[in-house]
Amino acid sequence: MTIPVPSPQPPADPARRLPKFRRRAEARPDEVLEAALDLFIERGFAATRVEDIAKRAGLSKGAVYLYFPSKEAIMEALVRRALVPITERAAEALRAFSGTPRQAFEMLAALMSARLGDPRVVAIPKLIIREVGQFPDLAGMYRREVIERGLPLLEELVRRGIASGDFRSVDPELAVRSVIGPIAIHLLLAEIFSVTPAGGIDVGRLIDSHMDILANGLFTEQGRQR
Amino acid sequence: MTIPVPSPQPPADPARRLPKFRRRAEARPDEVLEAALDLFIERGFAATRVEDIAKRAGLSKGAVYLYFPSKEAIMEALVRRALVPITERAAEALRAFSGTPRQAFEMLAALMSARLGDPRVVAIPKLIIREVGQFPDLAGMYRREVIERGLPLLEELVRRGIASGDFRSVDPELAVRSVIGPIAIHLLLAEIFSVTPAGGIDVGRLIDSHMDILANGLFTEQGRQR
Amino acid sequence: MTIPVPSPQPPADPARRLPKFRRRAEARPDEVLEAALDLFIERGFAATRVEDIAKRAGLSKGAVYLYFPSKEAIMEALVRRALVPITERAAEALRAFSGTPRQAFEMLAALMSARLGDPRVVAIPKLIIREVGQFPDLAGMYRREVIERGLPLLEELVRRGIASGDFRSVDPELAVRSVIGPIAIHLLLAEIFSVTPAGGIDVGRLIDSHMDILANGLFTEQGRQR
Amino acid sequence: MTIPVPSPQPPADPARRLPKFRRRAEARPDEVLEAALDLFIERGFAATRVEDIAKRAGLSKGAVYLYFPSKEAIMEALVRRALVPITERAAEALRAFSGTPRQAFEMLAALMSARLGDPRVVAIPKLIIREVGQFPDLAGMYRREVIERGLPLLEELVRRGIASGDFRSVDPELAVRSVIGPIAIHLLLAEIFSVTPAGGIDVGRLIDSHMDILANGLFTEQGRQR
DNA sequence: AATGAATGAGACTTCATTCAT
DNA sequence: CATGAATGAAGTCTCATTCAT
Repeated sequence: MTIPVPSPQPPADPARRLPKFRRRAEARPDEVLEAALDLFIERGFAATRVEDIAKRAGLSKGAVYLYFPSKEAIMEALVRRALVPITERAAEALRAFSGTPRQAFEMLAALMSARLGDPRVVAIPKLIIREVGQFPDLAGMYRREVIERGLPLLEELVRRGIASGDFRSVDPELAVRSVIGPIAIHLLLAEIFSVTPAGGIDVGRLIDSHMDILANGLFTEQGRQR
Repeated sequence: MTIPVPSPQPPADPARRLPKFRRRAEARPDEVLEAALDLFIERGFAATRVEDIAKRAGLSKGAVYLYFPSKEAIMEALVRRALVPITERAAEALRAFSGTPRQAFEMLAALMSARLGDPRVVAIPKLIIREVGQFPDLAGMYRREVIERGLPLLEELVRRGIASGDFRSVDPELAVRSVIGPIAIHLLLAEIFSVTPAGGIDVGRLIDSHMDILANGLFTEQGRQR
Repeated sequence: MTIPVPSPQPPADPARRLPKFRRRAEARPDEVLEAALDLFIERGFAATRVEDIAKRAGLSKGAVYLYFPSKEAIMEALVRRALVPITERAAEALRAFSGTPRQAFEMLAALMSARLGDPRVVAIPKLIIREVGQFPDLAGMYRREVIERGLPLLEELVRRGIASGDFRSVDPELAVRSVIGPIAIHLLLAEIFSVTPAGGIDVGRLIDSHMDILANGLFTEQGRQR
Repeated sequence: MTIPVPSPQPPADPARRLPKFRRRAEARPDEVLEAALDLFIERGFAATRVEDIAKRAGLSKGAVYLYFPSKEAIMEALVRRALVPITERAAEALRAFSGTPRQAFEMLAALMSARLGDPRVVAIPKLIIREVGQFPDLAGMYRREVIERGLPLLEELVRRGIASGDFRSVDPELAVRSVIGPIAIHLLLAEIFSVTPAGGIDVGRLIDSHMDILANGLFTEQGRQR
């Protein structure tokens, strides 16, 4: 009859008594990356000690180096691992989609809303934003893999909308910023500065409001006139 | 015949002679802050050495400690110094303003466009975004001084617009995000990931496009319908 | 008439079958020592990792510790193993020898020439020279077992030569240095600094030249006179 | 009026009480090199901690890095510093010399005897012999600067002696080994294995004995005959 | 006021050794 | 017997901070 250990430290496996050596790696690298992500986000890359990562991943300082040759390599692996899925899903979803531009927008918004709700997903760009100076490669990588793939996707959507007569004739590159900007700032305010609307960070509400404005404009006839 | 100002350092105070040879400068602390800002932006807080700051400010490592008790204190002073002016000007401008909401928006947009064109101004929030983890105080300070003053200003503007019948009846808190988000993301993409529209980071063009969308919506009648 | 040099490796035990396929080899410790010797010579004791030794010996890191309790123990075993044979053979050869001192010298020179041609033999003193600081015991052991046995052997030879009227009346201790010094420096220059005479490291030639000088002196009658 | 500094250790200046910061560098790098030389010789490069060097040089770990960028750099500086003088003096002395080859030998022997009496001079080649594996560059440097300059000097001397009829017709390259070998082995035995002749390491005596053998040979007429 | 030599805590990384499998 | 994942002590190097000059 053992007392359950509620802490994230070694999972109190009741069948084994204090296994000093845990054996079995396999999932280890990923555990390290998870731990590192947490800490990099929390304190930044430089202020995170390898030992902290190790401790949170439930292994020893030295063991981390069995999986990654350096602290920087952890950072890189972290970003690299998160790279593909992000855009890939949106691209697939969009490719498979057949509906009006408005519906496409709503679908994408819902998709992003879901994705961005996951703290571990937003964490990556947040981390990159933070450490661009130290890791220009990573910023470049993210730009190439995520941004420069994602933006054209949306631009193309705008172009198709214009062609189909659903959208007014706007500059697609700039319009895209009007579409995604509000969502981004909404998250930025919440994540970084803990500033949320009275109702909380409900991204769904923000998206509804934003789609409404995109559809109807902010201005009334009168406001537009004068 | 104007004297060329070769350095980005404090604009030559006309009241003081010997602008080049000034030993004994009571502007020293500011020079340190300028240097620190440059470097913090460039490499982040942790990766910037006090000696680098000193060198760029043109004095010795030890001298920095005559003005600031620690490296952290430099960071704090940096942010504190940048705090007041940002919102203050907007608030004043808005207070003194009497015109339609649309004109108010355009005026504010122009103002921000000018302000945000200055790299040393955008630098501060960028820096804070980066170092929140290390300096929660600063994030809090920035939130209180800048964000929680700035947002209500805009929200109030939206409310007044709704009251006057110029704006449709939207949620002011959320609408505000639709208003400022595109500008923010435009800058973020450019500053962090070097991603700019084909025409460059011309904030003016972005604002025009965005105001157009705010006024008329993105959708045509047809797009709105289906 | 050359002396056949069998093999420096442990003389193949004729009692054991399957000399190639032996898994489960009780020769394991020796394989470890061989591997260690290679690496210690190549990189020095400190810079050689136990894992490297294991890898070269064809077993796992952990297995090394089945045979030796520590890295230092490997070093010790290494030297100890090499200790006896070196002088022993020379002593035996000398004991069994009956000829003029000159012939004795030539015989010994041939013997040493053969022995020192084996890299694994020279390796030991080289290694000790390198690591005396770390392992004073080993240096002492080598001194007692090899040097303090070998030198007196040669000194005795000189003494006998003097007594028999074959050698001039010289200080045996110092004369011995004149006898072995050239061979030693020849090897040292070649092994450590890759400096060899135009004809290569042919130890035989060096010995011929050296014996000639020992016999006839370097100087001519004239050179001796003035 | 300078105060002579007798010891390399912190000069116990009674007039000053524990100056935590010693100020005044200038001689520091050399003090570090001296300390490092001692320790490298004593324990080898790898087993010497930078902190040990610092302590012996009378300063802090960090201060060492004010003068040398890495531990390896200390090793390099050490050898480099010792490089030039060694051969230079011999070359000069020889160039300025006009006498018989025998006198030249005696002069050189006296010179080397004096030089090699200084432990800090022998220390360098000893150190290199030890660490060749780790620092092939240094071995190469020593070879180029010292050995490949020194040996030809002696070879030339032998050639001149042969030409003048003072030396017998020997192979200069090999003869040179017969000349310097005994001195080298004498030092090696003493320094590394603490093996000295009954009379101690008196290099002078060794040289006398060796010159005698070089002049007259080891063998008597009888010994030569049979 | 200013300098920069000096300090020393602390971080990354390596590797001998252990031990569950 | 054998393996190799895991540990943790120890070493190199950095850099914020101090202080004699």
